[in-house]
Amino acid sequence: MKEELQRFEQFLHTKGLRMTPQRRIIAETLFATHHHIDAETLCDMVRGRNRSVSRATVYRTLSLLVESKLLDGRDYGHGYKQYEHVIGHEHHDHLICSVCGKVLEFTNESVERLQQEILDEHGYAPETYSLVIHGVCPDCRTDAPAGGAASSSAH
Amino acid sequence: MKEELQRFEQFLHTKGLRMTPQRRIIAETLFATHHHIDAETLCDMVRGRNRSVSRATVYRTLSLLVESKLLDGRDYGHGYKQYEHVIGHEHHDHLICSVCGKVLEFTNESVERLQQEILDEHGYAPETYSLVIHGVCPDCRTDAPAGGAASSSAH
DNA sequence: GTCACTGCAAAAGATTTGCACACTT
DNA sequence: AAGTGTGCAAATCTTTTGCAGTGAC
Repeated sequence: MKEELQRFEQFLHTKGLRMTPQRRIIAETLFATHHHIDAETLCDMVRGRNRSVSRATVYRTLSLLVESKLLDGRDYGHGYKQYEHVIGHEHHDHLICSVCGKVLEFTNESVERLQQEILDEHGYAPETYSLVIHGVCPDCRTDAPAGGAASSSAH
Repeated sequence: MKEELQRFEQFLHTKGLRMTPQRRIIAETLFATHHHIDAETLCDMVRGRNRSVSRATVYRTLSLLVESKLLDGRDYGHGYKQYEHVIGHEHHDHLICSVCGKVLEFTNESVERLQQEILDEHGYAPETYSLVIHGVCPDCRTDAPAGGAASSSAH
């Protein structure tokens, strides 16, 4: 997270912007959280540390972090964006339950390769690519109660 | 589209709801459109045919259609949902340009297989699954100006 | 002094909801 | 009559923006 902060500071510097206390608190809070987090929750956490940080600044800083490519924000279908930082996290993909909305991260080498192939095939640069699969998780399934591979890591 | 309308009517019937003129117009318009479409655009199209259909009804009907699984709505990062109908469309995936936001549909057999594997592996039912890849499209790339596979269907 | 940064409150944009009236059965 | 459906306008929710004051260089 030290690295992320430094990169952020560098990014700001490059753009002639400053690392302010507010921006630092927001970035620190974000980089210390290893889950998906939404702006509102982040806001609460940040304001728990320093009451004088406004919602507007949180949103503004989130934009900067996304722009700096240190953060990735996406709406997984809940009606608001969820953010996660990129560095220090192995690239992973998302499996989202259509019923309960739960977001499961997973890694799969074949997918990595395939994504690259597809991007190449269409002439796309792989910048910030990601993969999202929607399905119904074992807990929410009412049909065949999962084949057997499910029981192991099924939360 | 006849089939879709019938299924929708059946769905409504099952839930003790009615197929009203408004719902029919909305569904017809939707099923006749083979692109992604957002609520606002749909609204305009529908109101072009029948001025007395309100925005509220469009949204309410969209919810019903999604609930009936005839329609799929997702936010591809533009801040509003885009809808597409499911039946009669070969399953395809989405490649979204991080810069211009353009949504490109593509089909890839390996992906189909892999998605299934991943779903199985985690015990997820494949209901309404889909795959979304983010990258920078040939038109927006400023680095290597695309290998060559891009020029054909670009734009 | 100049220019970036902030909080506040208002605004914006997409979607939902309360309500009274209309239509179906 | 009972219950669903609708339009309208107001409300909601997330995110953005205008503005006036604050602070760094």
